Amino acid sequence: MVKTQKRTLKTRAKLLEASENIVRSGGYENLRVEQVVAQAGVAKGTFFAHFKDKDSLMEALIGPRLHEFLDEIERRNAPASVDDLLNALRPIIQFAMSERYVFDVILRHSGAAAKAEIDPIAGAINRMGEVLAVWLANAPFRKDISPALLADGIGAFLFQALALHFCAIHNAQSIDERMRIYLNAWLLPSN
Amino acid sequence: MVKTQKRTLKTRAKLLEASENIVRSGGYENLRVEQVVAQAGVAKGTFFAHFKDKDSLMEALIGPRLHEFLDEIERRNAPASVDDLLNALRPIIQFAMSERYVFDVILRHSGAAAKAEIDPIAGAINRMGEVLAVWLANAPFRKDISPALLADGIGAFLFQALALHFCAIHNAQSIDERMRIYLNAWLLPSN
DNA sequence: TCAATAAATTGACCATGGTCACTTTCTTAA
DNA sequence: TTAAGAAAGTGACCATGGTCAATTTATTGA
Repeated sequence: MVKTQKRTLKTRAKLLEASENIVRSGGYENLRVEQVVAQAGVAKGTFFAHFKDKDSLMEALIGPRLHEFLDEIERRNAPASVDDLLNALRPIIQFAMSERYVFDVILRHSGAAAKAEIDPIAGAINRMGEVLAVWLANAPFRKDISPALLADGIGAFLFQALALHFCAIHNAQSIDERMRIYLNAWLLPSN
Repeated sequence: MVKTQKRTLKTRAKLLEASENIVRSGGYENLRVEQVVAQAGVAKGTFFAHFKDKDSLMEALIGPRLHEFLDEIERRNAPASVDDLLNALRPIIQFAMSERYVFDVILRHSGAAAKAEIDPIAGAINRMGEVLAVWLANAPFRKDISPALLADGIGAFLFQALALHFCAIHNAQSIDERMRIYLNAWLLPSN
């Protein structure tokens, strides 16, 4: 067993930097592995020695973004209302909405949440559950179910609203309005 | 403008039949376009004259299956309980669970539900909303929100439960048990 | 300092979905 | 019946993600 060479870290950094540049100019959707390795000045094989596949690079790019949003949420006080909650979630919603491809990547990984090898996106979604659960314990919402279950539901409705956002007809209704309806029904049932 | 030639229908039928054979023996995941055209005895270009892309073939294969399940649900009486509802949904759940790839395809199209050009999967998901809505109007569940919204939520939790199914850790809990918890909380809040 | 070994890198090559200019087959109107 | 035009079909070719045997570079123990 030999320690990781600093060369490795350098190469990985080059790959990530090139990727970020490409995303900055053309979005996630238009990133090509060939372009990344060209800009990073390494061979294609090197890319796949650092990332299992292209999706794995996406994890490394998108995961940290999601974690930043969660950091921000964690700093807030418990939400006092559905609108308050919605405001807190808005950065995540905006980001996931920014490109269909981004939403697809997040979706693809959401199922992997909590699998053995934690990838950054799955980890973020998992963490969202935890952050929200802690947070909801002190919120003025229904108390007949656990905060963890409340959080699960919020996640489910978030994906639902985003999925419906990316379609023509349903688009008439804004994602914001849709989320408000979902969350009111989920968090404040008046049965 | 000239009417569709019967040759066209024949070719499409050959492509679908070959596809179904391949799926039968190796599952959806292992279907290759090259194999389909080889078995159907047509050129590759012909495939893409009939189907926009591979995903579009998947729509044509998976969509009808979903519609069959919905036909069956439609024939049932309104559910008398969450378990009853769950029993009705089970064939869909089983099918969506059968292969990760199948779930991915459905997921990918769910966002397209109700878009202008109705594809069979999106159409099915849309129809699921309608079928459930009609159905839920006569069910003994909460009445503070519309049947359509109830149905939306069921869809959201269905995807959530399926997504979590495809991961190692959460797998301990069966999708059935998970759905029961979700549906109880959604349909019968006791706040 | 020098093998020996392990880690990192390379790039030719492959797999597979998708395109398109060209050919073949069909339909229609006179 | 036939010529013109439209629809259907063809297969060589491309784009892009991914593999792997061979090579280079680093580390380690003597």
